[in-house]
Amino acid sequence: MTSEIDEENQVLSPQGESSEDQSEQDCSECGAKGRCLREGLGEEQMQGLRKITRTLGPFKPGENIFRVEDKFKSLFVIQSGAVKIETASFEGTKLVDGFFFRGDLVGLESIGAHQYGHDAIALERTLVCELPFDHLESLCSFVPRLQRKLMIILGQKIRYTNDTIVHGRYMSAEKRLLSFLQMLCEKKIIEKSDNTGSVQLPMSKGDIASYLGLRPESLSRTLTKLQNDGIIRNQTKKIEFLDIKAILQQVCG
Amino acid sequence: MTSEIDEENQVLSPQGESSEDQSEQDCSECGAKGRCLREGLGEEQMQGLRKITRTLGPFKPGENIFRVEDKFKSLFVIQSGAVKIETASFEGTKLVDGFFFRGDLVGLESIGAHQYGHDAIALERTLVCELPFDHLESLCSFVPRLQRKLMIILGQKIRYTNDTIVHGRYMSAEKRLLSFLQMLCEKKIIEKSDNTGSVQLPMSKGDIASYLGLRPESLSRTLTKLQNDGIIRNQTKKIEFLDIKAILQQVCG
DNA sequence: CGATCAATTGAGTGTGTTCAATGTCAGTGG
DNA sequence: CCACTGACATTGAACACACTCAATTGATCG
Repeated sequence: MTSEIDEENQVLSPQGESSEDQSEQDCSECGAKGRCLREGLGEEQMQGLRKITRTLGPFKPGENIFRVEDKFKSLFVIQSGAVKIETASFEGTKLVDGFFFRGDLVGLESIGAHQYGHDAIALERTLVCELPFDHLESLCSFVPRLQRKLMIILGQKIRYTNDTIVHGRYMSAEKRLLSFLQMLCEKKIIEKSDNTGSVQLPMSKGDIASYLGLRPESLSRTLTKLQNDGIIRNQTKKIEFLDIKAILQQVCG
Repeated sequence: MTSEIDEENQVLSPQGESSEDQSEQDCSECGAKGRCLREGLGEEQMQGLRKITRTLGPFKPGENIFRVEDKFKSLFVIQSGAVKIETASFEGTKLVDGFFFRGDLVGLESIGAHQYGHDAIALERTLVCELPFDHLESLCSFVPRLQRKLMIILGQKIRYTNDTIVHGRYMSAEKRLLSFLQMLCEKKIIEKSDNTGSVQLPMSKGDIASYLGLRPESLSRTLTKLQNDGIIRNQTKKIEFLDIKAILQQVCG
């Protein structure tokens, strides 16, 4: 409830830049439309939500939206761009714990903690919508559908982690990579007509490897294998899908 | 499975058995006291919570509290005993996705889904307290502290998984086991005076292995290694801790 | 007591790791 | 414009840790 996010150490809206609507949120142009928390709320209910939110950014690649040990205050909806969260592992190296794209909520991982447990770092030019958690929580009490929506999102996050990471421990490097590509297809695919398409990768291969629980070298080898099999074409900042079906069908292979 | 959870498909209180208080819940004797959702609620607020809950069980070892694809209706607080949840992996084998002890909430994983995604199976004689989720949700709207508590618990679950399972992928079998033993210490330790103690294991070694992402053989070898190092004494249904400090300190080793 | 399942032990294999070298690319400055 | 730099990506060779398969021992229960 304290200050605007200002003056402290993080989450500063890069001054001159911060986008169009500063005072009250106009959701009509938001890139997260159709995937945001507010979906399904009536017009009157949205009023409340709009009042507590505001747009931050744009963040440049590498900039932090928040840092480990910053005081936990807000969730962030990604309006455009992409974000990763990472932590120091027990060995000291950085581990990537998640990627977030347009419409995703960043910060759920820290609900109930006093501080954020991750660094949240923009991977490309990124706009986010800040939702102060205290306000959001109060609002939830008055808007049961919002409360419900938030709980559903939390449940989905738990399940998603379980299905990918937890069960991923029993999958080969190739399967892990395939299910990652599958996720990318669903989130970012450009054109999937005729079994083909491509994705611009906002994150480094090293980040992907870390997220999948592999070494960069292992990921690289696996990528070249898929390329030799004619399933993808592997480039530095881009992956072309030559056989989308093969990727989507991998689940039970 | 012809359990006495019978007829419908799940979540029915085994007739003759269900313990003392059927009509309205008396929390004063509950084994989960001090760790339950209701902690921190005032007396008037607890009224509401008591009205919607009831005790189920006792479940015998191997009995289901609910099954995969049962309709999602309720969360369950464990009053006494222990529970595992498991799913079929993509290969068909069963994977253990979690263990739950006195005071833990089972079912969070399915919030927002229509059906449970796991089998929940009692590991020993177990009593649970059923919280119909619809009622709980409504109640949350009127009792902000309850809403908050539930969100906190969801956040904690996300963090716990991240800290153990996700980061565990980068740990050796020995470290995974040690951090599991650490968890057991915190949840179930009998006597930790003078750097010693022991835990009765409610689950099989195979279940532990599955939960840790290892093969039973690998776990067994790791257990014998720790025994040779003088850190534990490994028995079939029991582990003695000969050097608790070594276990608690492993985090950064 | 024998039957059944869980747990342990051994020997050999394999997938991903480690370490080291090479290659690619964007940015900088002469 | 080209050489230099530094981060990222790829490739190769040797290794290690956990896996696989198989046999043995140990517990539990009818």
